[in-house]
Amino acid sequence: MIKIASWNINSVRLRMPIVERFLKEQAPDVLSLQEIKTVEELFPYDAFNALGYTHHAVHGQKGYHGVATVSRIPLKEISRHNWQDNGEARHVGVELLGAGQGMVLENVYIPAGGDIPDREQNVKFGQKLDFLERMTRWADTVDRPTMIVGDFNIAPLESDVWGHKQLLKVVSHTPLEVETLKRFQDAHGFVDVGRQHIRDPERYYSWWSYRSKDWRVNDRGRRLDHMWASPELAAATVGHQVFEDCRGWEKPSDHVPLVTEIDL
DNA sequence: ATGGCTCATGCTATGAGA
Repeated sequence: MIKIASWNINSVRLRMPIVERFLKEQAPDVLSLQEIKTVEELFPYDAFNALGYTHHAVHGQKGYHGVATVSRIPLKEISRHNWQDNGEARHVGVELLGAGQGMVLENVYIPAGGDIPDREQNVKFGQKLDFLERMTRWADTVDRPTMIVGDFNIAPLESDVWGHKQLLKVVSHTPLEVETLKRFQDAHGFVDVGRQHIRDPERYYSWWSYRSKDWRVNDRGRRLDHMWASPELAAATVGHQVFEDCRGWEKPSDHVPLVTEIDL
């Protein structure tokens, strides 16, 4: 059994107290983080080592973005895809050497895409779509059991957002983004493990804006974070949880962690 | 109610997030 977690942490250095609490309480074998917002030299390696997470693959950047995967089981970094095509640190891929016959874990932070859902008026929206197109070409070449996790910045289903009609023209839930994400999914046949276990139309969110006065009462959430897997790997998953309580912890991230358990 | 807040940088304001 292997337990894998994914969390957009919105500054790993500021968030170490709640990361440590989560690791102690849930004890995943592997944790993929997005938006670490630091260079590799300043990553808090010692704090992770002290909790037994002694294997690391860190792709950092000063101030923005950045991803890292830390693990209690051996891993080997195998890739840092430049899907943004401008050098931003938004991906790190590892092979988990201690997981059954071995599996690949891809950790990705897809760009948010700015405000206006039109690539003619908003360069960032075009970059987001282009990022997904590059991911799709990569997915077509995936030929071994792979899990891809992270902040996809797209909530594809109606039950993934607090208000479907209200958000149809809001970046993260536009039909164009949902279609583009679907092409990526179909290029390999990735299974949406979150929705395999928490079935549509059950409410499932992973992000709540900092601007809401009371995120739990207003509950204007979106499912921006995902854990997807190759069909054979998805068939071996035995559990999936979303830890909404972490949104209410001291100095929280605006995203909450997801966990998938796989019987390998 | 597309921003009501929160980050990093470090210019005690600005850009970015989604």
